[in-house]
Amino acid sequence: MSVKSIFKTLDTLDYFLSSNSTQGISLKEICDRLGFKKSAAHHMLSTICDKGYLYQDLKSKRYFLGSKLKKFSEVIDLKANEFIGYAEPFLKKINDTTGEAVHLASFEGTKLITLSMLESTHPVRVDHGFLNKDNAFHATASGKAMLAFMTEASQKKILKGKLEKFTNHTINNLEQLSFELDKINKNGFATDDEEFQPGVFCVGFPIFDNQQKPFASISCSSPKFKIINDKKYLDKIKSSVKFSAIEIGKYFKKTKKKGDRHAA
Amino acid sequence: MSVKSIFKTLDTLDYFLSSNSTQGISLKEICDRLGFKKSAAHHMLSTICDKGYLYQDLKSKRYFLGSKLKKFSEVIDLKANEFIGYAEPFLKKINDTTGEAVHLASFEGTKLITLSMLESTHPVRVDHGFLNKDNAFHATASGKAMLAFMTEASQKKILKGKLEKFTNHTINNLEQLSFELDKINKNGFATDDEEFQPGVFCVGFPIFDNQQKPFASISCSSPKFKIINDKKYLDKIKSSVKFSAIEIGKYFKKTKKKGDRHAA
DNA sequence: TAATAAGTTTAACATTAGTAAACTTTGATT
DNA sequence: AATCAAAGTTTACTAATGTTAAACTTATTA
Repeated sequence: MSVKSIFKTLDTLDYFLSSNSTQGISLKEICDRLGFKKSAAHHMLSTICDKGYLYQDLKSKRYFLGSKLKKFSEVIDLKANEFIGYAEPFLKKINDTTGEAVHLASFEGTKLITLSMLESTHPVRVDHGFLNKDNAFHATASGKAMLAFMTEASQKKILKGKLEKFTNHTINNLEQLSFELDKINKNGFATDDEEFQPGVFCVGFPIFDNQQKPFASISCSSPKFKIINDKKYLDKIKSSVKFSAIEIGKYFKKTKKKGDRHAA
Repeated sequence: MSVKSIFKTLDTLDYFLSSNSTQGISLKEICDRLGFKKSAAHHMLSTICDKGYLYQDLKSKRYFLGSKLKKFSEVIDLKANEFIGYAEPFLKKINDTTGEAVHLASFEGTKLITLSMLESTHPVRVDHGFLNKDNAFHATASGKAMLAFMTEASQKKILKGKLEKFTNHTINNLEQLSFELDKINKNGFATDDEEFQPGVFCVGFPIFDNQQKPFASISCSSPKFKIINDKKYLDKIKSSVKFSAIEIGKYFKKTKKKGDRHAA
């Protein structure tokens, strides 16, 4: 079950996150953009303000993000930051070698998250880092690379519910996906052949923590036509990503720490 | 009107903020600490997880803060940070001179917020920075110092609702408070004579933006007995805080920017 | 292997969040 | 200054929704 009023509340906070206005947001705009009735929205907003997550300017009556939200960043997961810092030079290496977009991904519960990314340096660029991949575990190289090495129980939880069809290449069928994951598990890496975005081909390698559980993954995205036109290009990308994945994995050997938040 | 389910949701996030567990929080603990029924809490938590504000570890089933919350800090009010940075040396100066706790406060809507603070360096310390002053506008030197220079309309909004009685010195009577604010407005500074915490005396000066609106305030807190025993101590504190308040106010003259978020 | 505790799901019910309508405030225009 | 329109606020009602208890599943411990 999903609690509607909570959903709307967090949608509203999301809207503040995506808006980059420094002048606040009016009640009217919130209603117009999110489809709320003004009185209901007003009830909601005043409750959010009571709790300090937003506030309303006394004069203009516009709403702003409350400084309380800033406090969360101080509390969240310094460990992941350290890991990202460790990984960054190796992402850069792939980016230098291939010029293509590179993504460092991980997951929180059943959601795929992006920890870090580098844009393509080529004039013809693909992949947009701002795209939400939360529910694209099954449709991305990053996602599948981790998924393939998880316990069956974890896989089941992540794949529960309908598998969204992002393109007509997206595997949205459990049986077929299971077959694909077996292959990835055997080969040690995943590909995404226009399964998330048309015209985009990705290669993803898993990164294991010191318990051999998939903690993260790196992927490299390139325009499909390049892969088709130049047979060796894929191999170049593959070996570059593989190298960095192995190097980043050494983070866990060095620190002797396990991936903490995860127990998949 | 206050929307109960939203309130509970944000209370739950608050609980994650205050807990410093790195091992996540169980459903049971959330229910025990916040007084929820487990099924209701489960419904709530799964909705919050859907939106990515929390996540549930697949194996342990414990809940963690989601990295989405980290993104808010990137978006919120860089201007205030700049102001805080500018103010800090002048807070330090008060702290060096008096050894007492120093607070830089501001407000968001009707709520008093702490922007920055320095602990007392004396062996006998008062004032605890972690105390929530959100609704203590009327009971603190910081709050009253700003309040006294606001428009009547702003004052009314902030003081609407019951004035919480924190100690038996707290002014929780509108008429009396109005009288007090007039005095502060005339004198240019506020005091808090055990009105928020027993045994604690504070002196607060307002800081004005380039439109002569109160944007922030600084206060210095000392044990009441020191003020009583040494008649000159209060003067020393007062002149130190006054000096810094004036200096910090020059921030707005230098940057030519107004206090943005505020229009009180 | 049984027993206990924690977490999850369900469907019915009572509460509460959403609604519309009245009201207030703001600020634009004459 | 006075009128008007638009945005924000409050109210009280009621239909929708969040909460409940109970059944169920999963995990942990003895």
